[in-house]
Order: sequence, then C-alpha cells, then structure tokens
Amino acid sequence: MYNFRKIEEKWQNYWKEHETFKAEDDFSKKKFYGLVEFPYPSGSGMHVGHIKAYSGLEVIARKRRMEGYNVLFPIGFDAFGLPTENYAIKTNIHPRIVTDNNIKNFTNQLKRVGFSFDYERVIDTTDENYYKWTQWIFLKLFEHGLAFRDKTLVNYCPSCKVVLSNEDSQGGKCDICHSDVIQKEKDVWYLRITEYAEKLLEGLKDVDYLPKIKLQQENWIGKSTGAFVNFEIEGINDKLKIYTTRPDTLFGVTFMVIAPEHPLIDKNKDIIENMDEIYKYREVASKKTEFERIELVKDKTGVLIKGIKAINPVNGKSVPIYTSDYVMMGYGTGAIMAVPAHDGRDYDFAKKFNIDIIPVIKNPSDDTLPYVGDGVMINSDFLDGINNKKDAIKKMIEFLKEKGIGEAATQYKMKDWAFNRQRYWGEPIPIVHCKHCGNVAVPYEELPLKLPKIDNFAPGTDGESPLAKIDSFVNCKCPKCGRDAKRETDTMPQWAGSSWYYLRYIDPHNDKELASMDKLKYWLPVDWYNGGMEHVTRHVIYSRFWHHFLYDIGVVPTKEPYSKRTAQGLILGPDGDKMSKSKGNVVDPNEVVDVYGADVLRTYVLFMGDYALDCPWNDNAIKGVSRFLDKVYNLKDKLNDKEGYTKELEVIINKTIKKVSEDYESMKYNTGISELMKLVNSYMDINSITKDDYMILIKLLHPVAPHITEELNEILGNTKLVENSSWPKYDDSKVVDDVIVIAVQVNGKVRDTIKVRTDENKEVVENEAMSANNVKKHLEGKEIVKVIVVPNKIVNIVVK
RNA sequence: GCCUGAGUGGCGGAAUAGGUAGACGCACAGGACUUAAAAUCCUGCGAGAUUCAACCCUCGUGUCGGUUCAAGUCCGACCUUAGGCACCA
Repeated sequence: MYNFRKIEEKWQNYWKEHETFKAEDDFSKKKFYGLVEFPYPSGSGMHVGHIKAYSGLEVIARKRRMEGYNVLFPIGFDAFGLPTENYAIKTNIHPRIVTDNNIKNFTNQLKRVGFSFDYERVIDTTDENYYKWTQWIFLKLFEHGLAFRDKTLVNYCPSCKVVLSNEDSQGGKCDICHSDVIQKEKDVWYLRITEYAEKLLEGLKDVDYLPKIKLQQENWIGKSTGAFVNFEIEGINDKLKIYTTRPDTLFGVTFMVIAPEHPLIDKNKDIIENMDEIYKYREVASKKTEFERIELVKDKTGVLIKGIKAINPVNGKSVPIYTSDYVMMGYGTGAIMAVPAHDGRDYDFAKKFNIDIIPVIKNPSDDTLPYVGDGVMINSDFLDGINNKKDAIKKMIEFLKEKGIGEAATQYKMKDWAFNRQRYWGEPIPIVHCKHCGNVAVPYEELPLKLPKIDNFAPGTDGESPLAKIDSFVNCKCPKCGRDAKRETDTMPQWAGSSWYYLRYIDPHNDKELASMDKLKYWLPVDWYNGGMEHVTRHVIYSRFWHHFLYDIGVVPTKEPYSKRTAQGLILGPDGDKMSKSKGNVVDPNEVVDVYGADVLRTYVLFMGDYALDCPWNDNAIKGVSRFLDKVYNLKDKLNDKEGYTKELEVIINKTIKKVSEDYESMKYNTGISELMKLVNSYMDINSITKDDYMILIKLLHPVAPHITEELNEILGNTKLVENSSWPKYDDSKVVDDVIVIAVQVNGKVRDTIKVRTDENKEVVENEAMSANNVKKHLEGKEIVKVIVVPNKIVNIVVK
C-alpha cells in the first residue's frame, strides 16, 4: 500500500503554505462559484454524510480550476442552534466555548480530507461581525413592513414553562417532562414571505434546479387559482365570503362550512340559537393536537349553526351553515361552499350529517359519488351541457363578476415565516418595545446588538427567552423618544444566519456593508449549489426570499441567488438503515482516513453508488477502492517513454476522457470512477506506459483523489501542480473503434456476434450476419421475412 | 389520501432518442507465488437443463397485461419501499 499518511500530510501542508485554493477578486477572469451547505458544528464531529455532500462539488471545483476558472469554493459554520445550547445547559460551559471547540474540530477534519476550500473566507454565523449583518437585513425587512408581530398559538408545556417546537411535543406530550402540552397564545415575529410567493414561484422558471427540487418548492408555495364568492346571510345584512377552486360546481352547493374561529359566529351570537354547543365544539377543536387532526381525517365532526342560513347567489337557494375543524381559518377565507357530490371531504360530512347531495357534473363511467373528475355539466342552469373545466369555470367567473357576487382569485398554501425562538443561542432581534412608540428598530449604527454573556442558559419562566432574565440587557431607552423601554428578548431562528451566508463569502471581512457591490456583481449568482434534499424547501426558499428582497432594495445585483441546485443521497448504515447513534451504525470518517487515507475515503463515497440516491456503507467495498489507488500508484514502475502506444489504446484513452468529463458534470461520479478503473486495467495489461498516458489518468483522477495525483505528478518530474495544469481534451475522431462487435438476432434472440468495420455498409453487414455459424443453423428451413440492420448496433433477422 | 423517487446476480450498482442485460467494484471458488500466511497476479462466477468437455438450448431486470422485428427502457393496471405534503376548499 502506498504511504498515504506521508503523502497526504505533505500535500495538505503544501496547499496551506501556498494558498493554492485562494479565490482571487480578479474581475478579469472567468469565475466559478461552487457552494456546499455549511455544516452545523455539532459536538460529535463530522459524519461521512458531510464527506459525500462536499466531495461532489469538490470534484467540480477542482475540475473548474484545471479548466482555467477563478474558483470560489468556500466553507463556514452555521453555529447557532439548540444542540449547543442544550449542551451548555447540561454542562454549564458557555456556548461560545463549545462552538469554538467544535469549529476547531470540524476544521481539522475538513483539512484532513483535503477539501479545496478557501479557508481565508471561513465564516461563523455566531461571530458578531457576521450576525451584525443578519440583524441589518432584519431591520431592512422591518423597515419595509416585511417583519411584523402577531399573535399565534404555540405549543407550551405548563410544567417546564417553555415553548416547544412541533418536534419536541409529538403526540401532545412534552418531550422533557411528558406532561400534556397546551396551546398558548403568544406575540411572535413573522416575516412576510407570502408577499414574495409569486416572485419565488416565477423565479423558478429561470434557474436550473433538479426537477424534483423545483416540484417540491412549487408544492410548498402551493399556488391555486379559483374565485371568491359572496353568499348573503338570510334575513340580515351580512355576507359570507368563501374561496373555491371549483366555481363550476356552484349549483351543487348544499351547505356551507366555516372554521370554528370564524368571526361570523361571534358577530351573530345574538341570533344564533345554539351558541353553547358551538362554544363547546370550538374548545374541543382547539385542544386537538396536530397529531389528532391528522388521525381523525376520516371522521368528520361539526355543528350545525342554528338561526342563520346562507343564500346561494347563483340560484337563490337557502343552504345551512355548519362549523367544522376540517375548515381552517388560516387558508382562503376560513369558509367554504360545500359541494358533496364532487369533493371527498364534503361528501363524508354530508353523509354523516345527512345533507343533500346534488351532482352537477356527469360521471362518464358510472354514477358513483363523489366524482372529482371532469365532465359535462348537469343540473346547472346556464352551464348545462358544457365541459366543466374547459368552459364552465370561465363562464361562471364572468357571471360572478357581472353580477358583483364574486371574482377570480389566487391563493397560496405557504404561510408567513415565524421568525423567533425563546432561546439564548441565536441572533438577538434588534427591536425595542416602547410603551409610547411601539416596536422601534435599534439604529443601524448600534449594530451588532450583541448577545449578552450570561451564566444560566435555561429558558426563562412563562415561555420567555433566557435573555428576559438579564435586566441590563432588557432595560434600555427608546431610540425614538428616549424614554424607558424594554428590548425584545427572543432570538432569531436557526434559518436566519443560513439565509444569506453565500453573500458574505464573497466579501467576508467587509465592515462597511454586507458585501461590496463590485464583488457581488462579479461572483453572483452562485453557479452551483449542492446540498441535502431536506433543505430544499425551508432553507433554499427562505434564502431565495431574502435574496429577492435584497435585490428589490438594491443590495444585490441578481434576482436569484443560485443558478443551479442539486442534491446528494444519504449514506445509510451498513445495515441499510439511516445512520443514527442509537442504532450504532454510524461510520466515523476519521477512522476511515486512519486506515485507508483521505483519497480512498473521497473516492469511495463517490464510487459507492449513484450520487443522488441513498446508498448503504460497505466496509468491504472500500477495499476495492484502496486497491485501485494502489494500482494507480504502482503504474509508475511501468513508465517507459520509448514505446509508442497502439491505436487501440488511443481510442480507449480518448473515450475515457470524454466519458469521465461528462460523468463528473452530471454528478455520475460512480460511473466516471469505474471508467478510470477500466483505464487502469488497460494500462496494467500492457508492458509499459508513456508519461503522457500516465498524466491523462493522473489529471482525470485528480479532482477525486488529489493527494496521490500531486505526488505522482511530482515523481514524474513536473514542477507545476496538477491543480494548476489543464483538463485533458479528447479528439472526437478518436473515440470510435475501427472494428466493432455487433450482435445478430434471429426473431429477436441473439444467436451470434460478428465483427464488422465501423459504419460498414448495410449489405456487407447483412451478408456477414447471414453467414455467421450459429445464425445459419437457425435459418435452416425457414423463410426470411425481413432483415433489420441498425448500423453499428444490431442485426435482426425475422423468419417464419 | 396526494405528489416524487426507487425495485436488475450473494452484495453496491452499470446499461434508457428501445438494439448483445449484469460494465466497474465487493464477496465467493480454483490456481500461481510463499516454508506458511498476508499482499499481489491469473481464471471462473444470474438460474436451469444437457454434455467427458465445449458449443448449443430454456428461463431471467417487482407483478399482470399491451405496443414492437426487438422492451430493464415505451403504454395501461397493480404490488413493495423510501422521502415530501397533508382536512389547502
């Protein structure tokens, strides 16, 4: 085995000394900005999953350097967050110290693997020079009315007196003390991301994201089109506004449903006859946890509101109004028109409460209801006989508009972004609450608003942040009127720092602005962003939102932050399960580097399977990769420049360059590496190889296994790094063999193979095929119906 | 329930403008080298039938149908599995 320890240490030191991977702000050069998701520096150190995630773009970054690009390939740390805070609570060690140690540990590990990051540009979201600008962006959002305070219901544990996330309160029980979680009303900060829903959706058209990534974002944004329709309330001067995506089915409305919290109820509590019953229902519904709501999907509950009725504006029919928790206040108008014949949920409800069901679209196959498909309108007056989707929707919307009872409308599922946590280890929200002036922004020149040093990180009582206990932090003067005021004590969520970090890499030490426009203009957009599928909705959408906003206020020069986004698959444990400490199937990258070296680890994580798919770790398979690199190294003993190579080898080499180049670009690293293995096998089969041929292998392998290739390059007497050399080119005329083997089928079954010249004319090929030994046998006594010759591919003889 | 992927040897996985299924690697078996082992090198390796042996033959890419000279690949219906969304009107 080659001495990887010595070689890898040597080259890592060399790269560090010579700043080999430093990105230059030289605007005359063509640039490539490759981005990987920066890690959360957890106490348990790096995971092999990190190695896989970074190795993908590492290959591209190194290839780009060889192609002459000025490459920015940065790394940093997303270091605010709960695990560190919880660890601090347990051990009473300050999160700052914990974070610094973890970052040190991560950095050492990253360097041991030899990633070509520019360590001059490392950022840490918990650094006050960084979060100063996170706070700055928040203030800009606040200034533009996109950050606001509103009441919401949060999961609250009355025993621990803390606000819990959904994850920490599963099944309605507090994760820590197992008592019942209640829903508590609280004032929280929101970012108005819904304002950008359309722009975020629209922007997807201009970027190159994997189709499944675009789809997930589209679903997350959840645009739907339909109409608002106003229903009169019988006898009183009031209206019920509903949202529907199916205005075509208006004639099929047999009842209305409103959310339990709908204001119509309280507004009319004097005429409603069964308020007691409704109050009771409302209370039960509000206590239902998320979990129960999902479980009880099929069992519809609700209460008929007695005393008020709605009038269907298209036919004047009087219909009952129910309240049910299957309609939610947070979407549309919190009220729906129910068409049980053509909606599954309305149908279930109607069956349970014995309500009329009137079909308005003919089910083309049978009369089964509910029928949610398209078809011809029936029982619908002026819509009868036309197709619902093609014509009825349009016609109905025109009708609604003309009569002034409704209009076309668009809705989004996406909700505003709840932007605060009651925790210590996060960016302080730079707002002061003043009795006289309300919520007042901390002046820009006072940023960063530093996180005060405290000793007790446990959450405050009554669901408050630990910061609420620090009087010297809380008590302050109102920046506007100068009177006594109190600071906001909540901190920002972990998503904040990661929403703009790619901008800071571009100009990490700037203390005047978050990044200079000149540099942003040169480096943006990120050319290629790779990361996990789990961040495709939240993180990527949040950062796109911030970027769009920053574009609108003239801080960044592009609309979209990332022009391309890909995602890698997980590395599963050797048992095929997701790696987790509790299962004991976690592979430590350090141990692999100790035994096999960094180059083997890097090569293996890329070779183990399709980069985009999940794949189990296999302790044995890594040996094959180790053998491969040994062979590459040992080939140096076969060097002999005198001997010229054969035509056959020339084709193999050209084909390899082509295939490897293409495979790297499409992240098919596994087949790219297998191609290199084949090339090595070809080299092994001959007596000696030339330096030129060896260099091709070294260069193609370099992005994957850079230490061994730099070493071999030096052994070959080159003074220029492989990293600074050029990517091999192939000759298009030399990627095809002169003679190829093609299969001959009889009735679709392969019976023999023949050797023919490439692009040989059809007649010759046909004759060859007919006279192949085993083919003749199958043709005996049969009548030839047809002969199909596909050039350079196959011959198929059809017989009877 | 809806939306996405994925189902191919003992294992990880190759091969899709339809054209020799199983590249490459692992594991395994036999051989060479060695006092021996490790390492390395060579050979074999989907299943079955047949044969002294080879050729040859049959079957085979989750299931069932279909289109085609030809289907892992296209179409229809389903099954399993992973992930995402979830009473979104």
